[in-house]
Amino acid sequence: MATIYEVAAHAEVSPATVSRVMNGTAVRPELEERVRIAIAALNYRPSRRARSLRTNHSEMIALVIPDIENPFFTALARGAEHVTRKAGYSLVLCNTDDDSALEEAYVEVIQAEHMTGAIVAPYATGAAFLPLLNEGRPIVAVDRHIEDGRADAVMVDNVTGAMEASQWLFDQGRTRVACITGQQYVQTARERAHGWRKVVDAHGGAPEDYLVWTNFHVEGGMAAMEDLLDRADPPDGIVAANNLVGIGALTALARRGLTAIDIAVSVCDSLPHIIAPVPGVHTVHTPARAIGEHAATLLLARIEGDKSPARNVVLNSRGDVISSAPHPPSPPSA
Amino acid sequence: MATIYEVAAHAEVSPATVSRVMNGTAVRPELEERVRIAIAALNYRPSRRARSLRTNHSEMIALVIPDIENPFFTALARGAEHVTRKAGYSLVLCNTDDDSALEEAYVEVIQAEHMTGAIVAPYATGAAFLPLLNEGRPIVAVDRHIEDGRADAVMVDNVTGAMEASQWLFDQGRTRVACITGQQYVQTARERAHGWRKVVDAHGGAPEDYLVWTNFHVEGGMAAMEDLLDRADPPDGIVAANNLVGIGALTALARRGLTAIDIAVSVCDSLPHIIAPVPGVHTVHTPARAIGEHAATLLLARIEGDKSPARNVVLNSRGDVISSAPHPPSPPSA
DNA sequence: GTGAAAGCGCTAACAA
DNA sequence: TTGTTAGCGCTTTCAC
Repeated sequence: MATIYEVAAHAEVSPATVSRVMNGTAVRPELEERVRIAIAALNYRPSRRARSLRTNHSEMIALVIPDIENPFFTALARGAEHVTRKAGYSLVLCNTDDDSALEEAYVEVIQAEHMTGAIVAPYATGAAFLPLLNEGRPIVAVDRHIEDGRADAVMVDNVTGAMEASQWLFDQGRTRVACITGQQYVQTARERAHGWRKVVDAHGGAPEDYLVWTNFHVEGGMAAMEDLLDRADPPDGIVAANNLVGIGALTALARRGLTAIDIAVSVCDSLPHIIAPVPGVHTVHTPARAIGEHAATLLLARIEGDKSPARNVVLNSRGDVISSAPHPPSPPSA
Repeated sequence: MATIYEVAAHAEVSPATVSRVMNGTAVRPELEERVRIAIAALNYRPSRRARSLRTNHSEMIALVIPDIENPFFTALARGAEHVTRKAGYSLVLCNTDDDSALEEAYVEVIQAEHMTGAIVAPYATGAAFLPLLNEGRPIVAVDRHIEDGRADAVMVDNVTGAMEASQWLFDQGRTRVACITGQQYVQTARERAHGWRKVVDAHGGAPEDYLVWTNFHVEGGMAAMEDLLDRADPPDGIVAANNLVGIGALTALARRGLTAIDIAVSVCDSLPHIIAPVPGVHTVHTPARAIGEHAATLLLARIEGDKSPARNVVLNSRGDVISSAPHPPSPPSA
C-alpha cells in the first residue's frame, strides 16, 4: 500500500498537497492533475487508521444486537447497513446473545477501536452502554431503550401491538388466552406482556400462570407451549411475544398433532419466510428494516453534530414515524 | 479516553513501561503494580488504531456475504463471529447483494481500514478480491470459490448434495423433475444445477427448459415456479437449489392451491424456521454454522502466520471435514 | 529492566 | 496556493 509520501514524491509536490487533493481543498489544477496521476499510478488508498488517529474520527459504527440469527434483527441490520454504507461508514457486527458480559466486552472494543457511534438493542437496562454515553459517543437504541435520557431511540409501540394481537384472539371467540413472552429483563418482553394483560383483564382476566416468561428463542416458545398444553385448563389462544417464540409455539402444537385452528396463535412480529398463510395464525408486523434505517439516519445526524435533545422515535407497523418526541424515553413498564 | 502518557505519568514510569505491561513483556513487579493501579484509576484502554498504525496489524476481519437476510449466511456469520470474537477480532459486515460493484467498494474499505483478513462468499469469479490476494492479505472463500489458487476455501459438496436432492424425487416415483437454481454467475447455482442434470440424465433426461436460472431469492423461486406450472407439461418434482428459492417455489404452489404433495420439492439447504415437516418436501442440510467456524479458524491460522499452500476444505452435511486438500480449488464446472 | 526517541501515515497549523 | 512541521497514541529499537 502506497503512502501519501510516495504519492507526493511521484507527483513532485508535498504530502500536504496530496492530502488537500484527497480532501477537496483548493489546489492549483495543474498540481491536482499531477497528484491524480500519481494516485492512479500507485493505486494509492489513504489509510483510514492514520487519518483516524490524526482527526479523531473513524468510519466505523457498531451494530450491537442480541441475535444475528433472528430475522427481525437481520432485517434491522440490513436497513442500518444500507444507510450507513451510503454515507461511507462500515458496520461492525456485535452479537451479544443477550449477555451483559458480552455487551461489556463489545463496549471495550468500541472504545479501543474509537468507533464513531453505535446502534444498540440492549439487554435489560442497557447499563453496559453508559460508559459510551458518558464519553459523548452517539448511541441509538433500537427495539429496546437504554434507560438513560441521553440516547436516541427508535421503537415500535409494543403495548399497542400486543393489545392488537390479544384482541384478535378474543375477536375469534377465544376465551382462554395465554401469553408466551421473553425474559423479564427484556423490555419488549415486558411491554408485550403488559399489552396482553390489559386486553385479558378487560375480558375477565386469566390465571396468573397464563403468562409465561421464557426466552425469545424457538426452544423457549416450544417449552412454554408444552407446559401450557399440559395444564388441566389449557388455553385456546396464545399471544406469542416475538417471531421465534411464535414458531416455537406452533412447532409444539404440530408435535402434538394440533394446529393453530385448535389453539389460535397471534404473533407479535412477522413469522419469517412463511410459505402460505397459516390458518389460525395472526401476525402483527414489526417494521424491522425501517427501524434500522431510521436508527442509522438518526445516528448519522448525531455524528454530523446534531446536538438537539435525545429523541424517542416511534414507528407504526408500516415503518412510518408516528411520534418523535424530544424528551427522554418513558420509564419501563416493569 | 486516557492515553498511555497519562498512565505513565500517574504511575511515574515511562510510556514504554506501560506498553510493556500491556503487552506482557517482563517488567519489575513493583513497577507493574504501579502501572496496573494507574490503568485502573484512569480506566485506560489502549487505542487500537494507534497500535495498529505502529504495528501494522489490526483486529478487524471483513465478512463479505451476498445476503444478510438469508438464514444460511446468518448462520455462517454466527459461526464466524463466535470464533473470531474469542480470538479478539471483530467482524465488519459487508453485504454485497451479489453486486460486484459493491464487492469492489468493500475491497477498498478493507484496504483503507487495513483489515487483517476477510471471509468472503464471492460473486461470480471473485475477481474483485484479487487485489487483496495480491497484497498477501489472507482470504478464506466460503460457499463459493475465488477462482485463484491462493485463497483458502471452505465448501460443501454441492454436486453430491444436489444429486441426493434429485434422486430423492425419483425415489418418490416422480418422473418429470425440474430444477430452479440461481444466477449462472454463482458457483453454487451452477454446481447444484450440474448435480441435478447428472441424475436427471441418468433417468432419461428432461426438457432443456426444465432447468431455470433465476436468482437466489424468494421472488426468484416464485417466478420460476409460476413459469414451470404454466407449461403444457409441468414437472411433478422440483429441485430448489437453495433455501429461499425453495420457499419461493412452495409459496407459488400454495398460491395455486397446490402443495408439495402435488408437486414434490427437494431443497438444497434447510428451510429455515419450519414449523412442522412439510409433506412432500425433502431437504439436504448445509452446515452453514460449521462453514463459518471452519473458515474463521482457517483465517486465524493464516493471520498467525501459517504459510502452507492454500487449502480447500470440504464439509459434509453434518459439518465434519471430509477432505482438506492442499491444492488449489478445482476449476468451476460451468 | 528501564527510559529516550523515532516513526507508523495522515492532517492542520503556520509560514512563506 | 503551497510546503514545512508537529503531533495524534502507540511500539520498538537503542542506550543505559
